[in-house]
Formats: sequence, C-alpha cells, structure tokens
Amino acid sequence: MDLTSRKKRANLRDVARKAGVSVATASRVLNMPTAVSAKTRDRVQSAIDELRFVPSAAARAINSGRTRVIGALVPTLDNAIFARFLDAIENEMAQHALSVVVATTDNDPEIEVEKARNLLDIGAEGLIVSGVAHSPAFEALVQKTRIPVIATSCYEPAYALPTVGYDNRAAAQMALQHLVDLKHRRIAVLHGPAFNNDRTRARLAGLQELDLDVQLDLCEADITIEGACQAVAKILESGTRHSAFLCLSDVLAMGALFELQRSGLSVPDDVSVMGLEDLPSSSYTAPALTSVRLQVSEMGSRAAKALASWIETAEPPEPVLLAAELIPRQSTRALSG
Amino acid sequence: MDLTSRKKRANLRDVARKAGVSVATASRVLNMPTAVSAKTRDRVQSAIDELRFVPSAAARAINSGRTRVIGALVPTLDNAIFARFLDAIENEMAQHALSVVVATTDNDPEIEVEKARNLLDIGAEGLIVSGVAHSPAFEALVQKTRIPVIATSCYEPAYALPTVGYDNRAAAQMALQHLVDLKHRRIAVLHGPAFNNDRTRARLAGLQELDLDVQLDLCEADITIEGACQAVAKILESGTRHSAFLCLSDVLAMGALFELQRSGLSVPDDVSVMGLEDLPSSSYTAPALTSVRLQVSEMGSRAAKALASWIETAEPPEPVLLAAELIPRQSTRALSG
DNA sequence: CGGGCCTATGTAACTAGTTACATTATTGCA
DNA sequence: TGCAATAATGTAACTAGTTACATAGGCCCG
Repeated sequence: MDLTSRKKRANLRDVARKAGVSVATASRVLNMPTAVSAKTRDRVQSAIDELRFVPSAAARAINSGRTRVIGALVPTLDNAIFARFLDAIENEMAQHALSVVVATTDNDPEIEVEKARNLLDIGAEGLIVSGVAHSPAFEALVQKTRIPVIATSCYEPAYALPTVGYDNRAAAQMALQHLVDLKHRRIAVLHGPAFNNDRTRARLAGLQELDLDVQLDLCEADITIEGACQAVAKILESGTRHSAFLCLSDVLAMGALFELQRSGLSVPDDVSVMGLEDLPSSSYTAPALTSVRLQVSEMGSRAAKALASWIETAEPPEPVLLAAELIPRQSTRALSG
Repeated sequence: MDLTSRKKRANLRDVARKAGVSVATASRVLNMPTAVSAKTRDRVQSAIDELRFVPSAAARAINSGRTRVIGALVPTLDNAIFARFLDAIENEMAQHALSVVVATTDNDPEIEVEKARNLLDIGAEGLIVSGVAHSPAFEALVQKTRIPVIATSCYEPAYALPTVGYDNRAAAQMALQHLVDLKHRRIAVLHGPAFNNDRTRARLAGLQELDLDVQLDLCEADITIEGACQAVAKILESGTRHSAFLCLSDVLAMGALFELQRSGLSVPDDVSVMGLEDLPSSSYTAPALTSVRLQVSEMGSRAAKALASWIETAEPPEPVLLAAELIPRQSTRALSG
C-alpha cells in the first residue's frame, strides 16, 4: 500500500521528495534549522514525522569519519572489580559523548583478539584493555590499524601502549609487609589464576622479591567468593596452620572470611585476613577487611579520559600511575609472640 | 612524504589505484577472494598491507543496512545483579555476532531517554531495558522509531513491549511466606529505592497484598552492602526488635548479615535474615543465605535471545516468565514459640 | 577457424547523508 | 525604480564501500 511496504525505512531523499524540496534543504532542517525558512522547515518536519524518518547513523559516520564508539575488553563482568571499572569508564565516556561497547575475554588471549577484531569491525575508535600480556595477533592488529589502545590495571611506562594503573608488585608487597610487621611468619597466599594474567603474576612476583623470612604457601583460586571458600577449605583440611591469609583480591578475602568463620575460626583472633583492592564493601564486612586500596573507579575514568584525549588530539597520552594505600581495619591483628 | 601525511586513512580506492585494479576487484579480494585470480589477489593484498587499509565499518553498514550493535540500558554496573545480567547478555549476543553498548541510567528516566536517543544515534538495532516504568519521551521514542526493545526484570504480558523476567510480586511473597511459616511475626523489610523502580514497588506490593497477620517495618536503603549496613544500624538503634530481616535483594541481605554480626547478634539464632535473588555468593556467606532464586543470568541470555530473534526475523518475541524458587539455607530459622 | 562458454575484470549505479558552490528570490536603501 | 546585499534553495560532488551488469580474454570442441 504505502511506501513502508516497499522499503523498510525512509531516507532523507524520501523526506525531501515528500516535502517538495531538495535533499540539501532537508538536511539543513536537521543540521542548521535557522538557515531554512519557517514555512519550508515545517513542511520538511511534517514529512519527517509522517515518514517516521530516523537518520542513518552509518551514513552520518561515513561523512564525519567518526563512529563515536569505543570498545572495552574486560575479562568478565561477573566480578565487582571489572564491573566497577566498566561503570566508571561508561560514566566518563558519556561525558565525552562516546559510547562504550563491552566485550568479555574470559582472560583468553585468543578470545581477546577475536573480540578486538570485531570491535574494529563495528568501527570502534579506540580500545581499553586489561594488562599488558596479549597475544601476538592482538599486538599485530593494534600495530597494523594504529588504533588507540589504553592498557589498564598496571603501570608499565616501558610498554608499547600507554598504561593506566597501579604498581601491582608494590601493592602486593605493601600487603605482605603489613602482615610481616604484625609478626606473621606463616602465611597462606590466595591468588587468582596466574595463567594469562600478568597482574596476578606481578603481584606474586612482588611477594617473592621481597625475600623476607616468611613462609608463603601459595594457593590458586577462581576469583569468586565460591572459589575462595573452596580454596580455604582445602588449606584448612591440609592441616597446615597459617596465622594469616593474604588474599590478592578483596573478593577472595571476602570468601576467606566466610569460610574461616564457617569452620569456627575467629578473625582476627585466630587468624588474620588481608585483602588487596579495597572494594567499597570491604569496610563493611564483619570484621572489616584490612586491605590495600587500589583505585579501581579512578582507574576507569582515568583510562577513559586518556583514550578520549588520544582520539580527540591524535596524541597518545602519558602513562598514569595510581597510588596504592594501606587501609588497616579489623581483620588483621599482631601475633603476640 | 607519503600518502599518510595527506589523508589519515586509506580507502578501497587507494588500494585499487595502488594495485592497478578497479575498486570492484579490490572489493572482491575482501569478500569473495576465489573470484579473483591469485596474481591479482596478491597484488591487491600487498597494496592493502602497504597502505594499512582497514575497511570502514560505516561504509559497510550503509550498504548492509546493519550495524550489528545493540544497546543495553541498565541502572548501574556497580551492583552484582546488573553486572551478571550484562555479562550474560554480552555472552549471548556474541553468539549472534551482535555487539553490546552499555549505558547506565542511574534509575533516572530522563537519563534513560537521553542515553536511548544516543544509542539510536550510533545505530543500535535494538535495546534491552530494565522494568516497564519509563518516561513518556522514552515510550514516544520507541514508538516513533519502531526499534525492537525488550523490557526485563519483570514479567508483564500486557505491556506494550515484550518482557523477559520474573513475577516480582510472587517472589517477594514467597520470601515472606517462608518467614511467616517459620513463625516470624515482626519483620523488618529492607528494600531498595522505590522511586522510579517498578520492580521494587512490585515486590513491596506483593508483601502488602499477602495481607498476613504480621507486622512489617519497611526501610529503604541503597542497594549496596554499605547502604544495608547503615539501614540495619538505624533499625537496631531505634530499639524495635524484629525476629527477622527480609531483604528484597541479596546485596542488602549480605550487608544485613555483616551489620547484625558486628552488633553482636547471631544469625540465625537471634535473628533470621532472608534475601531475594540468590546470587552465587549467597550460598557461601556465613551463615549461608536463605533466598528466593531469581535467574538473573538466565534472564540476560533469554532477553538477548529474544532481542536477537526480533532483529533477525522482524517478529516481536513472546514474553518470558522465569520461575522463582525458594532456596532455604542457614540464615533463617523457626521461632520456637 | 569460429561459436559457445567460462573466468577475470571493469564500469557505473547504487547505499544515505553532508556540504561547497551556484542560483534564485527577497528585501533594503538610495 | 534600480541595484546591491542578503536570504533561501537547489545542484552536484563528495564520503567508502557493494554489486548488477557489461565486456574482454582464454579455452574447448565441432
């Protein structure tokens, strides 16, 4: 019957025809309405309304050369850290009129390249990624396309891409030092999967480097409450006694808190628990969690700012180092001995 | 010196010129390589490599009429529920070769319209939103553009848009009934902000409707551990004694658990705590949290599937009702009396 | 040796807007 | 009333690909 049956969507030419003006005039109604006489403007507007005309983003993008879309590659969203991080990115990017496409990599470099490729394919103008360990294919892709990419969660001025993050080595050392200062000498270290994860590896390396007279028993766990509970249960079963649990992520620390309490141990009377990251909820656990504060939200907005500036000015931004800070709370206590 | 100094990016015409072929042939190398002789193909490929040619997403989109991008409007990501939800959406959409742009609304209908408008502007082919309470401007926008939109977190077959979600009324009632069955008669109800949130209002309405012989003391809190702690602290200070806390979100329940323990009360000996949602971490808290399971991840993938099918087939999908299920654990106990 | 056929390639017209420039219409002022 | 200035509108050439159709060349078979 009507036009809609032939073509799904009206375009500017349809509008112009219906209004009896040229495409240029129709375009002007959209972009510089004052340059068009009120009468013509009304006519075009009616045509727009009747035809339910919606401008094509692609056509606009082809002209401006800009899609106003950036991509964020995160391991997962099912983890408070990355969710907070992404939330901050999205908020900051909205400020710059940029939209954020999420892609989760599950910490798999292969998936990362694939999704990165896809992001470029849909026209992302820049990327935010986690860490500096990427597949060669990813590095090749970045090099080939020259797309602005910010690497986050770590600070590595020597890396090929600008980094926005913290010193994971130092942060882990700060946490360990705190426990050592409290006279703990036998410490269980809970950490996330180290495979394909340079942040975790840097934290572990930091502990090793410190070379103190302490026994550290490493234990890898999924970075979930569940993973931490299972890991702690296993450690407790093994019979080895630790006076403190150093968890290289607050999520792990929260799980440890739960599992220790469930097994009848009192924190911090029987055992100290230390986190790393300091999520907002960490100050509200029972007992409140001692942690090293990493500014995750701040990192998100800084990374977003850096990327936006890179896109805007075509100048790669400087790396950003975010400070880590010890936040002593009730979950750690000095050993009397 | 070279071309890069004049124009920022090479296009297919540059490639064709350099390779000494027509644009059509160059295009064929990208889309149907077998239709081009090996010799020509190599020549074009070299040109592509030398010029660092990357096809323009916008130009492709303008031809195909597809951007392969959808938008997800969520209140915030700084909350496990929405982060999990988005994670599921992203994973499912990847299956359909669709990318997800996140936009957070902070539960503000005005921000929602604005961001929705922006999503349409960058070419989103469909939207996923939370709840059925939207600003008139939003509804007008959806109606005008005829963009596929799935409303989630609730099940409302009568609503103008297809919904994918659960019966919030019934879920809340299920939780309350459990406490009532355990002989609790004086219950503190912790709920998220009701303003602009039809899910919370539905849950509260469900409680009211049940009309049991119980005293319910409502208390609104931010849906964060912190918010719950503060709310519980206030309730405890007020001196009113409740035998149970019904939290209309697991995040609130976890906060309640912490605050009650901090104040020296034992759960469930002194007071029962009941959640709603059943996050994965809820079975690992100490004590494990009794809750009503809402399938958040399932909702994410179902919503994604529904939207993808709508986009693919141009047929709006049927509403989906996700079952709620009582998960009794250790945080609730019957009153002996 | 020429018709038929297939392969490889080119031409040009699409996709949907934007915009520089040209043209026409209107108004002001002398 | 006439001329210039300004306002309003149109023409057509861009943006970067895709693709239907045309054509050129090579090969086989009769």
